[in-house]
Amino acid sequence: MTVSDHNPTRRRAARPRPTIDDVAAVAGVSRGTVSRFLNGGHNVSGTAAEAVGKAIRKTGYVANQHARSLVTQRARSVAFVLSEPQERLFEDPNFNVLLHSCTRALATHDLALVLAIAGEEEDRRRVGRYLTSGHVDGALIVSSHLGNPLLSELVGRGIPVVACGKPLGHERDVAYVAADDRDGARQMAEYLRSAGHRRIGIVTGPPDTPGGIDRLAGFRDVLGEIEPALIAHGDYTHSGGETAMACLLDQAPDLDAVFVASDLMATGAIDALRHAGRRVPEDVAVGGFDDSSIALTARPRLTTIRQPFARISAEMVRLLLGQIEGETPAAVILPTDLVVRDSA
Amino acid sequence: MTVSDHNPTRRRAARPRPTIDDVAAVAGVSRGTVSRFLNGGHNVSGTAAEAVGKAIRKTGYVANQHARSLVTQRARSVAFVLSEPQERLFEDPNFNVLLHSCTRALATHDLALVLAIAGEEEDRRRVGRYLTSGHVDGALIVSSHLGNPLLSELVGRGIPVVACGKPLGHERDVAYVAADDRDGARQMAEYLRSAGHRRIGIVTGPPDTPGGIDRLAGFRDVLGEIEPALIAHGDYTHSGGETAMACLLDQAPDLDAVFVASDLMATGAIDALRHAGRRVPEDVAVGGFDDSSIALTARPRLTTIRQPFARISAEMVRLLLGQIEGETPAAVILPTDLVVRDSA
DNA sequence: CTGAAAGCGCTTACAG
DNA sequence: CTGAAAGCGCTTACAG
Repeated sequence: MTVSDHNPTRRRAARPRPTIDDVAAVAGVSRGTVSRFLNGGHNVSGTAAEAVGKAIRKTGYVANQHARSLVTQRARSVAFVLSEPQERLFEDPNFNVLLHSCTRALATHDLALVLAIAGEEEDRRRVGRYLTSGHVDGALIVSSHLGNPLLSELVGRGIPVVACGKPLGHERDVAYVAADDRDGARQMAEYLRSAGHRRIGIVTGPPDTPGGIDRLAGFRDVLGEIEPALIAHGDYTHSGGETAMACLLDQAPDLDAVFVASDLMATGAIDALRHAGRRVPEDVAVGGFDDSSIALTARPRLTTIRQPFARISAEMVRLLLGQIEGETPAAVILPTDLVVRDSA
Repeated sequence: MTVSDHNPTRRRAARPRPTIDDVAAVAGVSRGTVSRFLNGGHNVSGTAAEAVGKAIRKTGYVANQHARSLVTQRARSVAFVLSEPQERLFEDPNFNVLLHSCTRALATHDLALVLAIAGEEEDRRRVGRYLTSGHVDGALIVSSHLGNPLLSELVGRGIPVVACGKPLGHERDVAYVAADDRDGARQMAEYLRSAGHRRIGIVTGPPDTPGGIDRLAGFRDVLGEIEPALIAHGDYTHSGGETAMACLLDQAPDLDAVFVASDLMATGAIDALRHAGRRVPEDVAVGGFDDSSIALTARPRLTTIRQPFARISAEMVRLLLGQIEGETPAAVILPTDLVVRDSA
């Protein structure tokens, strides 16, 4: 550990960072010229540019983003807001991919991502304050449950926002990008039926989320009205899937396939089936949804519906940048793919 | 969708945010007084405070963070830097917990977390530039591999940094907090031995990471010199664990237990064992490391060593804040716990 | 306790 | 192409 001579618990103060004036002095030009050089180099002569470039290297100059933001009124950063119940955040691998691919997509535009977690009431207020204080130019938000007050606040404040998944209750005033949940569910239902299954159950997502609603709707599109014994509701967690499957097994012991509305729940469902002595897929075929990382590590590997997360992220970022530039909100729906592996 | 009268793809410009001067005008005081009110309310009379509070509510004022940072030289935000190979980022549930608990720990201090991913060379340069431009007051970094140039750059620039896990090659100049890897491995080795196992193999982490080195060392502390056939190296991924286990089975078909240096690899090892027709734990006991979320969803549920992630995060944040205030770097080592479940 | 003023480090019309 | 100047929205000594 480096130890200062004067005070063993203090490190020597970092030498002050060079400013644009230092660079200007070294280069022998005005700070206006340095600034122009930094911002695209328009109206800067070759000689000046060269001198400035050299001076920047020599001084180790890096622009102070706060000073820049103060005048440009642009933060060059964007928030990624996770507004979901605690359990889901820690468990669901979907958030991982989404977060990572959003970070990458933003880096492409040289934008930083600040992560905000607003699971509970109190967080929401703090995050709301943060988002409205000019820290960021806009927000990407994942909040699947109906009636999130944070969303209303952001919209009210005029903060550019784009949601991941249909923002129930705000479909018309906030931009969003979503996979085609309904059609994805149709693909799975058709696949299961065409594989010869006749008693097909479903574990849905929560009925106040788009995935909970639309995936059930798509399932019905193909299979018609479902008898209640073949429907159980889950909460997108592993143990939720386990419980729902146990319930289904209880109500309809003769089912030969089940469509589970998320991969994580599907792994829970498989555990419940195994616990009940049913083999997957021999006795009961299991279809998931998401194609998250868990689909590959689960045993048997999951047959599932792929959500194009990388593309979703890219579209979210595109939409957000558009709104920051003044465009009105829009919705983008992306197609899904059936991925056949071992569980069905 | 809201549509402007004049240009269908543009939304009306948001009305400008109120500034501190607007508040001062409404409250009938100077902006100095408003500022003092905002910063703790020292030297502000009761009457003034009341008028200002009312004015803030009336105008909906929120301080502009950039202006504030420009003068205070404090960003009030911290970077969380993930500098790991791509595969690990998407798969390993440890990062999840760590990221979430760091976000929470920072929120406690009203600090924002900006997520930076620097997997490859190019990212590192971008992230390096970002971190040194005053955007953040410091960085929490997870980068387990030896010789990460980003770490050297940050240290060189005098940016406060604290690493998660021992920063190989920088143990003496960067602060870090780590679980006691070596002792954790000892706990597991002792447990396996006391359970009666006699041929105990190990799947290590990469030999250029602290977990790769210290967990093997702890294993040896208990079991003495290990014959080479009982050692295989993994890369902390699921498939890495699978491959390493297959290799172990090949070299030492008679082993009756294995310590796998991460839970994710342990799930891969279990798959390899199952594939080879061995039952877990009856034929081969499997011990993991981390107690990540996957330990509970894996079948059988993993017997593992718990890393105290919440505490690790809290300590990281504490150390970082200390450094921002001028303290010299320090190292914190936290104890681990054996968690016995079904796999061993 | 309060206000007037300087200054944080930039960008961007405006003259030239 | 270039420099001098104003201004972004705050905080913080400094007088009073």
